[in-house]
Amino acid sequence: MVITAKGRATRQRIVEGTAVYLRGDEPGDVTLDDIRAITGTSKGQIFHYFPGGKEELLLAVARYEAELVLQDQQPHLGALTSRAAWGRWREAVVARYRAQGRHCPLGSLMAQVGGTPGASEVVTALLARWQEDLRLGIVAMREAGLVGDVDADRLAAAFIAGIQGGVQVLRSTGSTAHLEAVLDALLEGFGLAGPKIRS
Amino acid sequence: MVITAKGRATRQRIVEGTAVYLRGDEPGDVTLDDIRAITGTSKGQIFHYFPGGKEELLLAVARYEAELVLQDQQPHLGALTSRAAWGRWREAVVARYRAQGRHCPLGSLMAQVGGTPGASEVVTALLARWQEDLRLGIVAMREAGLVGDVDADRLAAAFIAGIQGGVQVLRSTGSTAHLEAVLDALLEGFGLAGPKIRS
DNA sequence: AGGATAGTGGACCGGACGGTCCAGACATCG
DNA sequence: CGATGTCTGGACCGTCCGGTCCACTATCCT
Repeated sequence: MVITAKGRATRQRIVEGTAVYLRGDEPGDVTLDDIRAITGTSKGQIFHYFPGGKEELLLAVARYEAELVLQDQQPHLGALTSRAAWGRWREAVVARYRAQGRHCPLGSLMAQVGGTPGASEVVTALLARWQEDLRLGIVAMREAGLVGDVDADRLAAAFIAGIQGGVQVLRSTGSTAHLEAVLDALLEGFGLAGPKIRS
Repeated sequence: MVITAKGRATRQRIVEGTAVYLRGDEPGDVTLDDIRAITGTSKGQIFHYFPGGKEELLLAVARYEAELVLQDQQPHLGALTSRAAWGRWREAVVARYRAQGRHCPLGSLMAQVGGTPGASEVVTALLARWQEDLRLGIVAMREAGLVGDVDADRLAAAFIAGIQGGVQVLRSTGSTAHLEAVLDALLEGFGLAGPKIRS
């Protein structure tokens, strides 16, 4: 089976259309008929491009969304070499999730596809890359003498956990307060930003 | 409709049986037939005690599980008045979630019932109580002069976010490393425990 | 005892939804 | 201009599952 340009375009339309739908207000569980309607395709096409069916399709969408998560934090995430840069990154993260609101595309994706093999790998891989970028930033700060001697990997892991939790609370409460609190607490606790928790 | 002792027992059996099932290895989505089989009941009984059907039942189970989350942290959570107490609490939290493993009962409950009215209120209420207990602990430490002048509510919120995220990462990776990292980072960053991140 | 009310069992229904299948349109190339 | 393979549409199927309904049984009260 050779995929032509037209075919690739259709496949892409399916993935992106599904992603857009999942970012919408009332997604709940997506059905193949939903996807068919949104993307202007047919069952035939869906199974043509995703022989594994719904599961394979949603996994593809999850990978697509995971990529966006990291992209949305650039260029800040890639150059965490000063206190100011950490501050801008913090703002970018909060802004991204505030804009996203209660609804987390990757979250509902995982809710639907969570148990299947390969599902948690997608998010694990995302978090690993994210954590590594943070770790590099912490190391850079340490080498520049801007912060003390910390376990960069563990601190990066703490940031990852904090962000995940902040976003999860956001999904329930609709407020970014927790996300901001944990980011500020970690930044401040380790000299990556000025005092906001301590008075 | 008056509920007799026998009725109450049956209702309780349904809730607890469902909770046990959800704590098991391969829950995925529960069906009413699953619940029927596990709890040795019939559809008639389920709808007798939960006229709202599956949704109402799962919400009841969620409330039941939420209660357990707080209970499992006692007596530590109620008396966070010394560095040692914070340390013991940290251990209790990590132990609880390590024992729970990849599987989070409340998590899969929310995955199934997430969109329905009242669902996020259950977890919001849980987190609010949790955060309040932490806040009281921080205030106690501050008043005892054991920590500096911090915004107790924001720091408590940071803990909540961190724990939630740590648990979520645990669900994907099976490791408590992130949970421990964020707890240690926050404890250490604000003088609630000795250095583990800084060296 | 006997009627009323609570509790129980399970057959049954209807809709939703993932997946199959095949016929026809379209493109590409000898 | 056929032939071969890709792309597209949608009818159709089987299953799963939440929910309804009703007959039957235990329990309680007077």
